[in-house]
Amino acid sequence: MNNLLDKEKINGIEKRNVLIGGAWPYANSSLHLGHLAALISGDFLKRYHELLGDNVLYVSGTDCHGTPITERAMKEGVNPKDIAERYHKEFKEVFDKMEFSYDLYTKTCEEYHKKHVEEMFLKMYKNGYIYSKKSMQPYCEHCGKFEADRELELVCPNCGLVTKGDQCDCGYVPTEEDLVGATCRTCGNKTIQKENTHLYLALSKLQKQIEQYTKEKKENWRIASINETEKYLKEGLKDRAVTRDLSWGVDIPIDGFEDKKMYVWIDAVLGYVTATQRICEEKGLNWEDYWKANSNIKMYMCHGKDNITFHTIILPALLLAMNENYHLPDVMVSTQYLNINSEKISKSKGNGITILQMLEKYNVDSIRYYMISHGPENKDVDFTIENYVSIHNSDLVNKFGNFVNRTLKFKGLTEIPLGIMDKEVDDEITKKYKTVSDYIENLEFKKACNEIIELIEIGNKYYDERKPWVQRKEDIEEFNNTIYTCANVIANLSNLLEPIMPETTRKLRKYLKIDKPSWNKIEIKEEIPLEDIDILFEKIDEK
RNA sequence: CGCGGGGUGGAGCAGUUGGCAGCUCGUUGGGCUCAUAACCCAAAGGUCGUAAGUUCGAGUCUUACCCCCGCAACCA
Repeated sequence: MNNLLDKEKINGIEKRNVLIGGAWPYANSSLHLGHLAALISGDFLKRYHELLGDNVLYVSGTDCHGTPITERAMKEGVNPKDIAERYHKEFKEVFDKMEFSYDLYTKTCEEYHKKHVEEMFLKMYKNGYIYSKKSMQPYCEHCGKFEADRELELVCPNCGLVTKGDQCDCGYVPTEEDLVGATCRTCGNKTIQKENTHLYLALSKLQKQIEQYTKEKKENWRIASINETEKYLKEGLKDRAVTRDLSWGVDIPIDGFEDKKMYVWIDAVLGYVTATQRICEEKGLNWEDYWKANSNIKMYMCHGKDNITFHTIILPALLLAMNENYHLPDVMVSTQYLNINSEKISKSKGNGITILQMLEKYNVDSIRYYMISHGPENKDVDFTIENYVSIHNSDLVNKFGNFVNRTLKFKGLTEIPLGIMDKEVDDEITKKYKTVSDYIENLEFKKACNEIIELIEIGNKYYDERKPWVQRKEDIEEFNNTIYTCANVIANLSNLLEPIMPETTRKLRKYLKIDKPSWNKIEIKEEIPLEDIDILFEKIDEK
């Protein structure tokens, strides 16, 4: 079905099976710009690999389970599932509007997911990587249940203020001893210590294998993931409880644990596998082509830095624990934080800007461009509207939009003439495909964007030097060459920018009668009538 | 002494293995009129957090110190 690209791949590089996992947003609050900063990388990579002609799958979903959602449901007097569904619906809407090209965006409370996760869990148990252990745990006799740290309240030994048991606002993290005798936040009664049995994941047993894995793959990771992971490995991995005393979550398929549910992070990261299985069933593909070692796989994981160890340690550990020759994730695309006006986005401060709010005011592609070209790639970034507006006006309106407009809406021009492509400009275009590719595969998205902007600058400079407004009167042939060259720059921009700005490049393809984008240099082959050319980006004028 | 990241012209950032300090925005002057007053050219503007050291030579290496920010696994 697809022609040129396939042929080249046969002669050259082999087509890869690329799996892209976008982090699963938690169904407890609306998505804000910080989420977008981390998740946009996934869609960018998906579109890029698609253009290359790789076999790409891009999966994600809503993370529905866990204590915070359960707590909130209780407070609002509704079912946890209602909360999860409400946010799931909102997330889907946001991703649609942002033009995220997921092959499957599902949710962890789907039966399909739960069933498959239970099967995987059972395998790990049978392989001896999940075992049961008794320990003492805070228990509320009044509510009749074991309590998670965050369900407890105590006086912080560090600052003396009343705090939740998971972490105090002063930054102190209570120890197990601190939590003995803490009060239950639900009913206000003192808790007692009671023996409880939990299942644990034997991370300590997998230390060597995960060390080996990290060593092999880390050169493809962003620096933060490497540091964070090596830190835990250096300290030595500790076994972690994988069951919780909750009623909302994935069942534990092991006798004696009917009253417990699976720890959310376990079922959430396994979602990458279950989502792949499901979409492959639908598309008639073999999911193992994306997950079992021995095939030609490149697997990306895209997430914010708070998610690092769950992707670099927990997920590989679970895959190894199944002992079924799973392919472990190759590339960790960990993003730093996007701060708003120098402050960390926090619900309590209420300083977050949601993606929907942003979309109400601004253009999708402009937001996407900003996030990819100025996002928190290697360090935290401070987002301000002023900065965003300045980038939008300069890069997208003045440079890009205007270049397109001055070419395609040249006064009196009704069609793009054929001509001879300028040699230097032509060479630049050829180079761009290569350098932009290299930067993308090296996870240097900002530099990739700069390279593309530079091509636009080259276009504008060429235009000015050629003075087509003079050529038109004095030398029509040279005029045609100029317009033809600029139109070819635009044609290739519609390829290069597709992963960043799907909506805008769709417009350009329509103008230039290009039926689909590709990662190959293209050249206009016939005269193209110019009709209904619109401005690409409106200038934002606000103070 | 818990771990990590960072402090570079007014603002936001690049600076690969040490070798004349760059980019974008903004400012000033000029050019052009095809284009969304957009585009092109030029100029001004920096003791590269502080102090010391290694070196023929350090933003880049070493040491000490100061200041920001994040992470700290059973909250996701």
